[in-house]
Amino acid sequence: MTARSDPAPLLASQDCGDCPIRTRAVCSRCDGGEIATLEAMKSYRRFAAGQTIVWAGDRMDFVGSVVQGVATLTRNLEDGRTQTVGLLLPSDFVGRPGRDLAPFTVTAISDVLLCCFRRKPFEALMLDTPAVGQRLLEMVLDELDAAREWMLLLGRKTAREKIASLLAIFLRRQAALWTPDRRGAVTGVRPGTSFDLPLSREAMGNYLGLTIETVSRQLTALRRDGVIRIEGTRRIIVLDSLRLRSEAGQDDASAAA
Amino acid sequence: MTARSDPAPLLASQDCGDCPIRTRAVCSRCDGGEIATLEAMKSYRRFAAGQTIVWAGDRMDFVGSVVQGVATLTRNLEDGRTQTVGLLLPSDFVGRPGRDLAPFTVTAISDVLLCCFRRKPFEALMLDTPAVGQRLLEMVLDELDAAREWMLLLGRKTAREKIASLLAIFLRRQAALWTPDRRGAVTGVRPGTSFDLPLSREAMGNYLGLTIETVSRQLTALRRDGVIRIEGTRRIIVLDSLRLRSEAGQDDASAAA
DNA sequence: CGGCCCATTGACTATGGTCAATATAAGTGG
DNA sequence: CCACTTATATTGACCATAGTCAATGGGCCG
Repeated sequence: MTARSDPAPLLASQDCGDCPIRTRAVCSRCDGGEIATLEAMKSYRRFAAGQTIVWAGDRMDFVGSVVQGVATLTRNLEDGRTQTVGLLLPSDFVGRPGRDLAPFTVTAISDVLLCCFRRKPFEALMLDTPAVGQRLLEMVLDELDAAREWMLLLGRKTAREKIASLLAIFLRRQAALWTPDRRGAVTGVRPGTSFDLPLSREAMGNYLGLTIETVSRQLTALRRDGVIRIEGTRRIIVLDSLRLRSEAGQDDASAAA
Repeated sequence: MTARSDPAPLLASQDCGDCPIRTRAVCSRCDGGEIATLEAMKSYRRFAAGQTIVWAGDRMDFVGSVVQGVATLTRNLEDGRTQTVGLLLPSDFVGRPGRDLAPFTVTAISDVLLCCFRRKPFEALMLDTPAVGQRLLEMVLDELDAAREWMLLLGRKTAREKIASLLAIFLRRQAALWTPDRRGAVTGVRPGTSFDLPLSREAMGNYLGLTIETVSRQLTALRRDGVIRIEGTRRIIVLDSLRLRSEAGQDDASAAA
């Protein structure tokens, strides 16, 4: 929670044409003219790892897209228990048109760069730029499905299944970054079989509804059982990805697919 | 799970003007002309309590609104563990434009009446009827917030807090049905202090991530402690609604508000 | 009346939480 | 650069909460 010196992320160019999330963010359906309008409205905001971007219950007068970095959406009980209800990755949308109080706390867990719009003008723009609303609907529907999928994990999976599920998700995300033609280009570990955890043990616990001790013990157990190897505290090498996925407790819809 | 004889719900009129969910459903923003278009496309489908409306993973070629009755959205693990990820109440939207496989199983838990549209024509209509997409976005954003709120319950609340939270929600919903001028019109129990559970113990357990035994025990405990009274198996009389809400484990955003 | 379904209750167990000690990184300042 | 402080992670011992298994009770329908 210690806010470190200064946020690092920088963009080589502030031109929307060069934007790394141009094809997936809320603006991805916009044509040239629409992008020009957005470009005139946008402003970048940077947050250092550990910084809170918005507090649950606070007034929120902007919306925006995560350009770089990772943030968490969390909610707390009065006595301090914390549940992470979502991860915000590059291209994810922050904030809610049509509501001025933030329902969840948003915290940067790595240095984060946001592409922001003041909320009121953005809401006005949505009315005559259907491309934005359409894309946002699509994104929100995906997030809703993901949230509900996560409810299955929180409500019904064991600690070991929760950990395996989380690792499987990071593994899949990592694998997706490897395009086929680059396979085999690294030495030692096969590509798509290792990754760095973007979350601390505490953050993992908050996301999975577990304590840090249980997170630690289950990681150790998966290591002892030969499913993974752990280097330092953040690097995970998956030795048996098939096993990992079966340990995650397949739901039957995915199994059928 | 036994499908009973025949679905009961009937509408006095099939005219959209008389529709009980006209002001809250996905069509609520539509003007006369748009409603006429929808009216030409719609068809009603009825489901008896216990019937499955769609199976997770199945192709889904329609979307629609719940007009009457209650349905659950659920997801299963291979070994049969079940998690309910949402309740569908009148005016809620079923199905997802732009996706043809249903991610969750939808089951009628009372007799249900759906106002349906074939998916493809509905998707086409959304493109030139912004009112529908705008309203749908608003509804989906609300559902996303509700799902995330539920994640806090599933991940971090104790069994007692889970039960108290569920009862508090039903109580609030019930209280909302009482308009101020009708207060005091019933005898015995004060209005807004009692309600019928729309869910069986099993369905409650599936929604809260608990077993039916734990649900039963916690209800008994709340009764013993004088927070509620239970009549038969479905009727709950809340004796101390303040206590009930505090037992639910307030989250700090709500506490602040 | 008998059977079935649903709910309740009890006894026992197991999973994961709590508390505490130790280890390991990772900053901080002399 | 090293001692010191502070965060973060691991491990152990113990305990509490909720799950499992099983028996019993109650309502409803044929």
